[in-house]
Amino acid sequence: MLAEILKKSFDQYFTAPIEAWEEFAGYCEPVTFEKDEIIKSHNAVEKYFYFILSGSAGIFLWNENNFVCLDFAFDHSFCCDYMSLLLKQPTPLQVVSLEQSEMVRIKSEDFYKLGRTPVGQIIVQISAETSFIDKQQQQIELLTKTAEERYKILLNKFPAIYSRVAQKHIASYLGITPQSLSRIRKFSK
Amino acid sequence: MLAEILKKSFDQYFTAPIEAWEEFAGYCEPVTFEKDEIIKSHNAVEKYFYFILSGSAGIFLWNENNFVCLDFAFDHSFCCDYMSLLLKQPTPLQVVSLEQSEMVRIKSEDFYKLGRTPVGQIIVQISAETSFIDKQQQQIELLTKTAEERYKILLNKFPAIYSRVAQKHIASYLGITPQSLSRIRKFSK
DNA sequence: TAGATTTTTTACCAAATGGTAACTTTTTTA
DNA sequence: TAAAAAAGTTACCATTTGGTAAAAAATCTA
Repeated sequence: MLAEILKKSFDQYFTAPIEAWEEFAGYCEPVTFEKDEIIKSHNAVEKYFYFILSGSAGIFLWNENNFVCLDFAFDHSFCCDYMSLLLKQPTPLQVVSLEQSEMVRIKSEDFYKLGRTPVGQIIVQISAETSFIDKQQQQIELLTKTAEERYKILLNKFPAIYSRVAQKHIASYLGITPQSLSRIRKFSK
Repeated sequence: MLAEILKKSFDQYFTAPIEAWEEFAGYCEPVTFEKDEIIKSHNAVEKYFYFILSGSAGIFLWNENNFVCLDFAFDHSFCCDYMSLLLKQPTPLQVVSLEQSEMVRIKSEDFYKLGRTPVGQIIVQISAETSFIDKQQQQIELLTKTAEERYKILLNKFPAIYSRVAQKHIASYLGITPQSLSRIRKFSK
């Protein structure tokens, strides 16, 4: 059942055999979070790799008295401090639930273990690859688009984001202050 | 010999057994480029994965009448349009040599093949993971640092970059115009 | 549900960066 | 090596975004 949800969630991006998802699902443990819970603290090591069944989360960096959002994760996507998981080291990144959320998670050791099995390895490999591609796309937007353009791109990518996530988080993700986002929204109709 | 250079170049970041590097090296073909040669065209599919023995290259995006540099690659590092290599699709990215360069390269099919061998898989896996981490670091700098701070960070990371790479490329990498970089350099001592 | 807290909006001015253009310097090419 | 082309610098003003502050709106909490 969970394996099928996983497979369906990612089939549009890549095809891993159902056996791979079954193996992944076999390691999964369900977990729920209220809104604004710290799922992984800054200066801690990431112990889990999450899949969001419902709800959402943000990856934040603490920077000069406020949080900067590096990424949003919504229903049916993976989520964790991936850098910390990979390096097995503490990072300044914090993972926070943005809504009441239902997730499943697998222990980091099990995630590594999965990467060493022929059938599970594709999931681990592809998650690294798609994470890179997503990050490069974010870099391209930061380098070549204005804040207003980036705001419209984000709305287009996640149409419901405005009703689900605080604007101050969206502003930090866009690389601007909440005041600037408010101004952009005002003139951007 | 090449396997040893490869191993030494990456030992500080991760340890793949010498057998993995020998397998990698076994696929390698030497190739040289003059300055400003197009190594991989935009709208083309990446056919190779490169390792730079000497020289340098940039990954560029064509955007509104000029090139934006997404990344620099110098001696003893990998280099290619990784997104295109992974997706096996054309991208708007272009790889260009920035100096006369000596490289080795392996065919994309051989890179995929390497990823399916137990010993070579670690190289493919780690290259995806470090690419993600590097990109996330770039995102953090774009979101939380001023152009002047990013310029100093870049100089610190690649002290020789100023003498090896055109300032217009550095400016585009920092997300500013060449005029702004010139101004920053003037007041930044 | 009232009060407290947080978030969002608005306004003002300051600072950073962009765009255009002219000039200087460096590099390339004939 | 001289001319041409490209890159870098400087100056000017315009535009975007930041910082501060205060008010309005929304949310949380007792």
